[in-house]
Amino acid sequence: MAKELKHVVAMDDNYSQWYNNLVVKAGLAENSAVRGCMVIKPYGYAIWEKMQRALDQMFKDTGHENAYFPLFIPKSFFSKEANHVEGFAKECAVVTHYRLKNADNGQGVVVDPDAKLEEELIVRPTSETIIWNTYKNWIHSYRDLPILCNQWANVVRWEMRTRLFLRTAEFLWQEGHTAHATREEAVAEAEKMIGVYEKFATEWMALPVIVGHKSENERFAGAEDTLTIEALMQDGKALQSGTSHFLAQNFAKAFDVTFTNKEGKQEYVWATSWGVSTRLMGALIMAHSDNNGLVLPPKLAPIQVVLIPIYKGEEELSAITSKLDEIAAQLRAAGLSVKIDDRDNVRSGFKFAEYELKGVPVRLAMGPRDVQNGTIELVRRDTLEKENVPQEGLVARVSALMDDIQSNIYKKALDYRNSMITKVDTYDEFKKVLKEKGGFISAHWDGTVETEERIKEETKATIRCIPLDVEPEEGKCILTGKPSHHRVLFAIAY
RNA sequence: CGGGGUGUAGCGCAGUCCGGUUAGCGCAUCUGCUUUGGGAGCAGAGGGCCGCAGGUUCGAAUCCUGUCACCCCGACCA
Repeated sequence: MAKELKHVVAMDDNYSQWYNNLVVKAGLAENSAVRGCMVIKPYGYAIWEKMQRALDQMFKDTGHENAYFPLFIPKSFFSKEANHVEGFAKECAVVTHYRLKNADNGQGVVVDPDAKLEEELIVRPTSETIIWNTYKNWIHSYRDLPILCNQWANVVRWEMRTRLFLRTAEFLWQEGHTAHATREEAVAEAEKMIGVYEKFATEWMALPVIVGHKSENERFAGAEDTLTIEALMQDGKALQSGTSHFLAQNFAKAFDVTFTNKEGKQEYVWATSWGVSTRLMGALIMAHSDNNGLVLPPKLAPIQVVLIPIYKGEEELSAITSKLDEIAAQLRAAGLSVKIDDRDNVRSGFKFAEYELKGVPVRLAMGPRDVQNGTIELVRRDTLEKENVPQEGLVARVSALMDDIQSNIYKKALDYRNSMITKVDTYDEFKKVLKEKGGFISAHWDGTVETEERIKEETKATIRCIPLDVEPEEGKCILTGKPSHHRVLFAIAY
């Protein structure tokens, strides 16, 4: 086990400490001087950038364009959609003044009471209100529709308790906001985008997710329907990893956004919004990592292959590095991101441990023996299997290994996830599984808010989703015994 | 906002109960030598308003009062 992590906590010992420690030690992020806010370090940001790029391309492939809307939202905009305010009111940062002045006692600065804003500004916790206030001016006719915009931004939600990547006071995300002429088109858009998220999670993050509808309780404030992708972490807790909302005409009505249809009649516009955040980083870390550190899927790894020389003295070093340079050039030509670590102030063993901590998918080490034999040592991060392979054909081998690792860690996560879905038919069983095993629990529910809330109060478990592919099945609610027509998925969530 | 805890070197900590040499240890840093196929060894060096402000005392990291900050557990939440 990595020395950096050794004196701390193993995954099975205290999962959240293990997670926090890993994030810091692997150089992804750390807590900042500002309470609840996070500094994303270069290595962590490099992963986020890869995610951004892939997602952005997927949005463009589905016809979306990027735009940018203001950070500040006038307070009055907020109160226009009743459910929306209620959902966010308790966690908003509010700007009340626009100027500081020197303190009277000469010590530091104070807020200038004369510089009070007429109307307070809210730092966006999400942008529906400012965007729909803008869309009002953009939309007049059915010919102006649809509008398919996305913005990459930061938002602020003043959370009481925060955790690196999973919940921070400020976080980075993208939010798509679309406007449509018909209900059908908007519903289809919301479904399409949750599909994009599912594809991204599966293909890029190697993260299996369950797609489904949120229950009324868990729905986005102001939505008529919320679609979600739910992932399972290695401690058996669920993580909501992305959402796509069908907003019906709620925001159009709140901001009076209408258009003239082909028949010349005024109609309210239909809307969707959808987003994923830096929380995905948390999902990525928690889904695949082990006690040696991160395990990154090759598609998102900032460094895909690291080359390490093993040597005694200058002479060997120069012989080996020139060989490594050659190999690195070939790997780069094949489109791989490669790093040669020729630092001479740390030994090779230290480097091995360090790149395991950082989750680099493939490590190649070359020493004098290899130079002589025309071989190289190859270690894959996901299994830590070590083999000596010929230098000849190395590029093809490593390229193939990238795909192999990508699919292997997906399969591993999928097998685990599937083994953690348990069907139960009684409340006692439900509580027992929740306590002893965790994971998703598939159970019957009578469909009422009251039942869900009581289960939450008594067990902390919530309905994560009603899966899209749920099969009709007659049964009885585990709590009330009332009739139910299909199962839903419960879990304790982050 | 309730309950608990912690502030001592860049990081992690001991010392505080019971006041008393020059405030100590590990990691990291720097220098030198020896090492180098899984987190090197030895020798030496640098680095501190002991969170901050008062007070008690001949004497305070240690006792008292106040204050600030952070962490953990709850309620809230992508």
